[in-house]
Amino acid sequence: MNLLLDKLNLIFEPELIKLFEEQGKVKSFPCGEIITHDGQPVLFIPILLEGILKISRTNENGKDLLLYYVYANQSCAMTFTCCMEQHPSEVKVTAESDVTVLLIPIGKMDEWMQKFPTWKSFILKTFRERFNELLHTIDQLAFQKLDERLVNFLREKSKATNSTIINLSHEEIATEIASSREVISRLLKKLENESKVILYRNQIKLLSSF
DNA sequence: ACATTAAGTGATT
DNA sequence: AATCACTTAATGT
Repeated sequence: MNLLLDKLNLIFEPELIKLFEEQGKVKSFPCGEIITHDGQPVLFIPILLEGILKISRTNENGKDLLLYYVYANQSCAMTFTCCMEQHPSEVKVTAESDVTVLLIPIGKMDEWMQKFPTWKSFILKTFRERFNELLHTIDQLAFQKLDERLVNFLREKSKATNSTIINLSHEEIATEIASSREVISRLLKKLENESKVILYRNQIKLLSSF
């Protein structure tokens, strides 16, 4: 536990780290585990120590539209807004890889905001980053063509899994970027013809020219 | 060998 | 760009 918390030394003052150790809980989730369902109340502020979280929004048909990924030493801005007033979560959080998180009881949020400048700026920073990313997502939905969105999605997925092999079916990709399977298949076929990817069943290999 | 699921295709809106 | 109807290919039992 201490090893992991040591990394936070660069971000927070030692005094606050001590409080993390006393009041926080370190928890691990295996890859693929659903950490928070849509509509569930948020009881903790999670700070991601290791791994990657996927934040998605579930629509009426139970399909998950990808919102963004959360990487190590970041937190999820959505949960801040929820936990402050104890609203249920509006998003679904899934472990994209094996993850370790530091869970902070929600009651501490206000108190620490006033006591610790680093905590305050951490909170503000995650808001700022997420707000920017949200703007970016809106840009994509509003102005970008689907083929560009697909390329972006594959890039981000590749980054998140640290691999040029994407293990997803066309169907799964389609739901994550809110499109349909046939359209994704055709766009991927085009990318394959341009020698940017190689398609397999349930798997896509990104080539260097990608 | 057969059933199931993923992927490819053409036509229609 | 989405949906439908259908075919073909890959994979599991």
